[in-house]
Amino acid sequence: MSQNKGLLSFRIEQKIEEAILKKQYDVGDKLPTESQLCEQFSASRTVIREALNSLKARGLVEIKKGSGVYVSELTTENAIGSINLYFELSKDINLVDNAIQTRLHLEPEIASLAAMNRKEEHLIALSHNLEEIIECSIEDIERETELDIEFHILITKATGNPVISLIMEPVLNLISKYKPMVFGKHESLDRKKIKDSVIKFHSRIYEAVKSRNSREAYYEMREHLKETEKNSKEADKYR
Amino acid sequence: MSQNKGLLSFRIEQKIEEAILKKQYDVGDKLPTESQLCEQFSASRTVIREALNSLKARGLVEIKKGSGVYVSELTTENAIGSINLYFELSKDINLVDNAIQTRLHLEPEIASLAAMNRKEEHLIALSHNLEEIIECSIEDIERETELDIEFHILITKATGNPVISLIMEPVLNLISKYKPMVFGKHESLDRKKIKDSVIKFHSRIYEAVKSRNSREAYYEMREHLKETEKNSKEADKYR
DNA sequence: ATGACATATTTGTACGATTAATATACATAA
DNA sequence: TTATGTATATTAATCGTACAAATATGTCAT
Repeated sequence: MSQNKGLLSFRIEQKIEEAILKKQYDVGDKLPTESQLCEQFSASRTVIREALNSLKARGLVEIKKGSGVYVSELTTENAIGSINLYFELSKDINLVDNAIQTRLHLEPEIASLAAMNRKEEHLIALSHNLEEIIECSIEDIERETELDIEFHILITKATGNPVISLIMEPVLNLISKYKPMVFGKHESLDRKKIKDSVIKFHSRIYEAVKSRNSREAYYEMREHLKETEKNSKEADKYR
Repeated sequence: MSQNKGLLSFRIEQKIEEAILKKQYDVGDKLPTESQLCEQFSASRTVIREALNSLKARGLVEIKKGSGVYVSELTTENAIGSINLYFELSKDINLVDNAIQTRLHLEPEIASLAAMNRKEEHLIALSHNLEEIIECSIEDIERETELDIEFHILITKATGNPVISLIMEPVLNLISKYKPMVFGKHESLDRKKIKDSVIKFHSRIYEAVKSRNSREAYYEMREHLKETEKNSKEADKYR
């Protein structure tokens, strides 16, 4: 019928996406049924389903069997999922270094902001995290890594600025890519030293945030990340 | 056959994704044909195609008609596409403010890094951008916005740290969400004032980066963004 | 070895049929 | 009236077949 560039299903996908972007359909709204969309776009159900499937894969719509297709709010998981995957699949050997440098230069200011804006709920979450990492077995590197990441994510959340949390989370998730590497290069005695250092700095940062001392939060975070950088470089030597 | 939770196509999608994550298939590799995957997973071609289609929508594979399905490298566009969409669809009335605050607190340090690490190529791109925004018509708000965003993206690239560029780009793209709003609230005379201010600060930042003066780059970026924040708040008053 | 052509392979689109989950309307009971 | 259960209709999920269109492969002549 129409002269085309690209796949039919893709063109239809874009048209539906455009309608959503233009608020022609709002969050929660039900899209026309597959059969109706077939008529609307003069296409087979196959291509309509492929278009809807793509939108679903990207988190724009939710499809309920027996009910219909609904516009869904993009979740933060969806938003940062792609960037996490991008880092995960990246073969850039400098990725870890770049992530550490990014943290070293941006996180102190974030800690400073956290000290200014934190609420009671953030302190509760942070102190709970501290307890957990202290109690965490020295052998359970995976769990310790999780808690380490969580601590720093909690700090971003304490800023009260969701944009900061959103963009920093993928960078912080990369900790799981180098922390086990660092630990793997050290004997258990050294691992204990490193863990103690982490706990020491996390505690200091927590105290600074609690007492709304933004200068100190900045300073301790910076020292913490310098230490992280040092340990990473140490591990690099033996690579 | 198998007791299931969730959709068959989704389960297969995850299995294929897992295989890619585990480097069972590397970038560029050809996946089995649809028919082969049908046998492998004992499923109809329909569900196999839906699984592949989802992976394609997320940028993990490329499908070539008549040829096959290939593992593709995730592009940066793909990585930040979801987060851009997330911001685009966000109804958070504070989103713009949060983005400006994020820039105000993070970009000065980024400018400082740019001054330290910039290469000749970055200076060329930056000066070209400056020329263009100077020559840009005062009426062409859309173009000016594009160039404004580009300037700040170029600064992030001058840091030499792709992680910083990646996470800042979605935040910078939000400029297109508030700059026209700011301009819309001002008479053309004021618009000229704002544009002159932008050019003034961009020039100063450029000079600081060029002369590797990181302290000055930090300072001028901060002043620039304070101005941005002020203008945004002005526009807010009349909202 | 190279290029043209015929053939095979592979994905794109279409249609029809059946299954399973959900929504709706209605009848029934408290 | 309200609540609950049931029958019915709607809708998406899966399957299978068929053909079209783009690509890849092999053959043959030069």
